[in-house]
Amino acid sequence: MTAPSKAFRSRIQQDDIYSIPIDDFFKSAFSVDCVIFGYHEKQLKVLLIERGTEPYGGYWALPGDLVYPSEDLDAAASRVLRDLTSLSDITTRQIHTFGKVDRHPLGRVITVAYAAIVEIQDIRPQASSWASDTKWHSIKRLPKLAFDHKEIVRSAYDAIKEYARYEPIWNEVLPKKFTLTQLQEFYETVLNKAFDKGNFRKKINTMKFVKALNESQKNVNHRPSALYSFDAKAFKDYRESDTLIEF
Amino acid sequence: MTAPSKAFRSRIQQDDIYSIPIDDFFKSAFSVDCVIFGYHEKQLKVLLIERGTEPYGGYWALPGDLVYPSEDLDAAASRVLRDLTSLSDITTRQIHTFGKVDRHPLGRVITVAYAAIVEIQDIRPQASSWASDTKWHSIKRLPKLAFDHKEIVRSAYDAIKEYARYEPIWNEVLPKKFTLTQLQEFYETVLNKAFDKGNFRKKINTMKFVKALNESQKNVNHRPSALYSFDAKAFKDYRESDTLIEF
DNA sequence: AAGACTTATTGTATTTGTTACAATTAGTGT
DNA sequence: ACACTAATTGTAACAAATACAATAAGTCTT
Repeated sequence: MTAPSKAFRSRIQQDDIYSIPIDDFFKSAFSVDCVIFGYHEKQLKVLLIERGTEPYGGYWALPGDLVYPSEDLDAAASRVLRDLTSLSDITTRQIHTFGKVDRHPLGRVITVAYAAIVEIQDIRPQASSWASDTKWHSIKRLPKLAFDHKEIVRSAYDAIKEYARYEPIWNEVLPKKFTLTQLQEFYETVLNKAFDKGNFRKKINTMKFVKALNESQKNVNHRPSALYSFDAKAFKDYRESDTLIEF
Repeated sequence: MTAPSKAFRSRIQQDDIYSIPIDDFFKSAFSVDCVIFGYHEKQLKVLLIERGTEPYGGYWALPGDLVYPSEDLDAAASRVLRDLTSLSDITTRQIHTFGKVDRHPLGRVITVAYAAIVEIQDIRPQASSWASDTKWHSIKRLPKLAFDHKEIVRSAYDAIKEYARYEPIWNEVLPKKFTLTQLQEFYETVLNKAFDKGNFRKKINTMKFVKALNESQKNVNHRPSALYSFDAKAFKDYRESDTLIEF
């Protein structure tokens, strides 16, 4: 990517009523920040890195960094996450863009927030590049965060609660074969809300894409639960139908 | 706003594994694009401008432009809309950010899309700055648009349908005193879906913030309808309760 | 092997919401 | 007074949500 073309420059210089020099438009940058929620045994956490560089050196922050000039935004989210935490293969969704003028102390940087939810035991984040540490923090008690990252986490949490209502986001989190109790605990934790056991499974039974297997738990000291799995094909059919089930 | 500080530059130069010169990060810019939906008599339209400048000169496009270096994103959406269409006092919501590397032919520009819905008769857009014309286009038959604006319109339309389900966005569109038929027509148009008359009003009756007035229509050649209005206080109470009504 | 224990699973009665459609009402226009 | 138009109310069938209770299927203890 080269400097802005002449046509671009001249348009702005010609027409901008405030006569801001063209170069000032190109002194801004954009970043991505990843809000990785981690679920494990009824606990919801968020993955933070310790910043090993200024500004906010030593602070906990979301994994995030500037986007390369010739890098798509979505790709940047994956790359930045990998650079700082060594995590790959995590699919994130765009949540919101934060652009307050003074949100970055060293220049104009707007940031696009991305979010995902994973099972904590499935991944092993490792600090790299300028991250000096990584750690899962309970969503309920966050430390002081760098930049406006607290606001970003809050916004991402609201968004993921919304997604959870109509997307099977548990599919990325629960084991391939899971019990309805595990599924219920997941919903209860993410939505921070209790459900009646009997009614919960009645609702799940209306979802054809949660398929009962002919298997049950082993080695539990109580009645073993039937196992279920996500049926991708049935889910596709469901999505193409017009009946939407929500929580 | 000045050039990026030394600390900022040095961090990147030091740590970036690909050794991209710092200046390249600052050759990008960001813009906002406004998707203004207009409603009038069961018609849903979108406000486009004719571009009087390159690139895409002569094309229809969303009102949008670069964000000033010291301007908040949300403020930029208002300002850009005013600059190009002379419209003020339109509150927009952020929808999504589009950042494909090649989406702008003359440089790296990511754009943050904002949307709103208004009553077409309430406003009078007038082309100014580099916009050579403005026009309401039916949402159903859009011309070829500049950049990736077709995709942005589609995304904003999806978003506004979602908002319509749980936010009283009709409050910005319908007259202060309106009939339930008008309200139903609004929902039917926006959601592109028909409702049963009797059932629709039963649902509305459960919404305490749609308040029946002791007034009715005048000068209609049929039974006059009762008039209703939005009750802001009741809506506030409703929002603070936990029962959400949706369409 | 019987009974205790724990969680899974099914059932049921009540209430609440959805749907489709019919009947009635209150105006204007002839 | 009667036709016309759209507003408004009613109703019966059906579906979904809710609160609980009852039963089932394992392991564990004695």
